[in-house]
Amino acid sequence: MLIGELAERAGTSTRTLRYYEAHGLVRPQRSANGYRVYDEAELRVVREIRALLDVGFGLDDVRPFVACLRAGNSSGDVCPDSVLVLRRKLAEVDDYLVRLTAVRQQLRTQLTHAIAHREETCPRKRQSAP
Amino acid sequence: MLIGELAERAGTSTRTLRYYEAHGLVRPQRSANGYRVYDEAELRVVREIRALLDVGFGLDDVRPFVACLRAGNSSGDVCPDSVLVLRRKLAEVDDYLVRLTAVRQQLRTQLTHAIAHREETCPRKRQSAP
DNA sequence: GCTTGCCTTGACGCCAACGACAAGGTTTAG
DNA sequence: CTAAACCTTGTCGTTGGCGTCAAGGCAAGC
Repeated sequence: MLIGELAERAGTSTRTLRYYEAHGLVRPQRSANGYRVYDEAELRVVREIRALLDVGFGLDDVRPFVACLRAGNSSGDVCPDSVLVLRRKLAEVDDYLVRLTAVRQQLRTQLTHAIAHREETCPRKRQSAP
Repeated sequence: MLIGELAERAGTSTRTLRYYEAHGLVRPQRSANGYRVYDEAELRVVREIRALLDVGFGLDDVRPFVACLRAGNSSGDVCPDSVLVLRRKLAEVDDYLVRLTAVRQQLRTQLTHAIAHREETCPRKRQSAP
C-alpha cells in the first residue's frame, strides 16, 4: 500500500502521514524507487493516532499507544504506559472541566449584571474604514 | 504615566501594552520625546482586557468591552455589543463543556477497558539515544 | 515521446498572544 | 563624562498539526 492509498483509507492526507513519520510514529518500508510502502498494520496505527488526536491528545501522548499496538496487542491502551497517559489526560480533562465551569459561571454572572445595568451609551454606528 | 508604570500596575509587560496598541485596543498620548503617556482610565481598560483574556476571550472579542468603557460606562459589559459577545461566549463554553464531558466519558471507558485487559507485552526498557 | 498521475524532499504559511533581542535615543544621578 | 534606567521601533521565535505550493523523479497508457 502506497501513501496515497493509506491516506485515503485512514481518512487523512499524505502530508499528515509524512508528518507522523517525521515524528517517529509511523515507519513505512521503502520500495526500490524510494516510495513509502505500508502494510495493513499501519492502517490501524494511523487510525489509533487519529482517534486519540481527535480526543485532544498531543503527538507525544500518542506514542505509548502506538508502541502498544506494535507490540502485538489488539488495542493500544492495554499497556502500562498507555494507562498512565490515560490517567493523566483524564485528570487534565477533569481539571479543565472545573475551570471551564467556573468560567461559565462567571459569564452568567456578568451577563446578569450587564442586563440589569443595560446602558446604550456606547455603541456608535459602526463605520467602515475609509 | 509611562508604559513601564502602567505595565507594572496592570500586572503585565510593556511588550503586551504595545501589542494591544498595535491592535487598536489602547491609545496612549505621546509626550514631546515620543514616549507613550497613559492616563488612569487606560489602567482600567488594560485590566478589563486582561480579565477577559484570562477567561478565554480573544482580542477581537474584547473590543466591544473596551469601547464600552471608553464611552463612559462604569463597567465594560453593559453595552449591547458586549452582551452579544458574552452570550456567544457562553454558548461556546456550553458547547465545549458538552464535548469535553463526552471526552471524559470516553477516557473513563477506555481506562476501564485497559485495566480489564491489562497486558505487559509492550513496554520494553526505555533507551536513550546513542 | 508525451501526458497523466502517482511519488519524492524541502520549505514557507497559519493562528494567538506575546517573549526576547537588537540597536539606538533620552533623561537623571553621580 | 558616564553609567543607569528608562524609552523607541523592528524583527524573529514560540507552540502544534498540519495545508500548500515548488521542483522534480518514476510508471504506465496512448
